[in-house]
Amino acid sequence: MSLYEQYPISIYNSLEKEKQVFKPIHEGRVGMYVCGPTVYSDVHLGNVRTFVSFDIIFRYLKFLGYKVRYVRNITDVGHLVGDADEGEDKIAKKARLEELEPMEVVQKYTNGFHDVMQLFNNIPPSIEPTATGHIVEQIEFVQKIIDNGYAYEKDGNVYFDVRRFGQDHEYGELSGRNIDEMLSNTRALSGQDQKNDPLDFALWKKAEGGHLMRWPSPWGEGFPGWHLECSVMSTKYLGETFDIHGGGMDLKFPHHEAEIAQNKGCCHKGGANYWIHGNMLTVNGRKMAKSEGNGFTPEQLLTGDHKLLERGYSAMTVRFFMLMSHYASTLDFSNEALQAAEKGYKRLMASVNLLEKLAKPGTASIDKAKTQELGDIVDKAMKDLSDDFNTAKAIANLFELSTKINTYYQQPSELAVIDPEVFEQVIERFKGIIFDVLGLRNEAEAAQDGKTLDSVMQVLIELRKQAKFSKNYALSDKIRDDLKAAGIQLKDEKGGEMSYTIN
RNA sequence: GGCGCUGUGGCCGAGUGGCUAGGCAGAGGUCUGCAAAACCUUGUACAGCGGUUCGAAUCCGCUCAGCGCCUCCA
Repeated sequence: MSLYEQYPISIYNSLEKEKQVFKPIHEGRVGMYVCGPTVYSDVHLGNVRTFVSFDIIFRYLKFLGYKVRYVRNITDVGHLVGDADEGEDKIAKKARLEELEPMEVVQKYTNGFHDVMQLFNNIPPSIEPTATGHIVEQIEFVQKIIDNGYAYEKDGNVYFDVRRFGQDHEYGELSGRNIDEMLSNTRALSGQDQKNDPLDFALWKKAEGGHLMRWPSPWGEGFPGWHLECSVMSTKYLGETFDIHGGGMDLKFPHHEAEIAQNKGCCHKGGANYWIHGNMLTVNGRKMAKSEGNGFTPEQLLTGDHKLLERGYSAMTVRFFMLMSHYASTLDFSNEALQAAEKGYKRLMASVNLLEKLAKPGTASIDKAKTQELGDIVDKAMKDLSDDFNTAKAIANLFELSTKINTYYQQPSELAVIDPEVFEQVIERFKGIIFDVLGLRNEAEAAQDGKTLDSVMQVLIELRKQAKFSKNYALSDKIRDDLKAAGIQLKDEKGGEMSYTIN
């Protein structure tokens, strides 16, 4: 029996607005599309949260044994800064400001995005397609929508005909909107607007004189509309119908709604079966956003060089902080919360490091109840993860396990009564969840890599032992205190042994 | 105005109609030469008001407060 059968996943499907048992289209395989970033500026922590959320989903699906194709796009055609029919392309604007070619801007921030993803230990997607790399496909897609009668061309622009579409399909099912209500709420734009209807959105835009990013099309030189690439690339790489589509909550409308309409307008199918929306990272209850000026870059996060940051935090601390809440809840950023997460993360890692120092289990007669209890904890953590990827709940169980491990270390008699086989499985799963699913890295261990440092530490430990033995506490304390000042914590253990951790 | 979400103990943050979330901080204890760490114990929590129910923080209604989307946004 595969793990995914043992721990069936349920997902809160934004489209149906209910939690549903996840059933992939093809047994054992999952296709997932996630809306990626527009690469015209540095990503901030809020952006990172969404990608961490989907990284967990990707990792967990794989952990359960699914073969996953994870597609996450790079939006490298700038959406317009101004309203629907005017304004400069964001990337072009940035290019002008930084005196770069648009594609230099794209490359720069794509690289930056990748660095950040790596910093937070996100696994790269299986395919990372760009909008500019799929102009031909996008043109074909638009043509199909026109052929189906759901779009019209006007002076080099092509618009999606929402009203016409609404006659045959439901429009607004994802975001809970309906066409008539929306219309009554839409402020009529001035006569410059070429759309037949304010609700219509652009599939293809005519490139005006100075527009830098432009491609030839049946409707003249132009560039693709804002929502098109996701429909096109998800269809190309995952098919007309696929399993999961994800993105940030703020993309629900109009982006995802338009995407569904485009998919149906082209292929008569709505794309994904399950829609997953990650919630926002907030600061003092407000969405972290560039326009709010309350975002910061990863470098600032690490160094603490930002007015919101009391000090720096490691990437894994931040990742752990994010995982301590559910992806669909808003998460409020604060220094206090981050510091709490940091301690929690270190606590968890400390118990992981303790594993190799543990005595052998099963050296006394086996206590079935205690063995069972241990096994149940890790089993619960798996069920938590299968319950809409509830990392917060799973981590609570990991802490339970952490306490157990610490106890086993201090009281080997507790470990002696545990069935070795079960113990082995529990530990393997415990580590699997921490490193493979949650994608945490053992930062202290990495810092400890140097063998030289370890030998030096052994010398110091030996000195301190001798000082203690001769009751020269002034010296033994000095060794400990000076090391602490240098960022290394010495710990006296039972039986006179000592260990150290690097902070 | 429309659509949707949230309000949990000092802080962060899960949550199911009846059974301990968890982390951080605090208090007491064990251990220790002293620490640190760890372990054990400890907290009148569920915005307010009604209603449904044998029983609700969990379901329904109203009120209050806050947030998101409706323009690009993870």
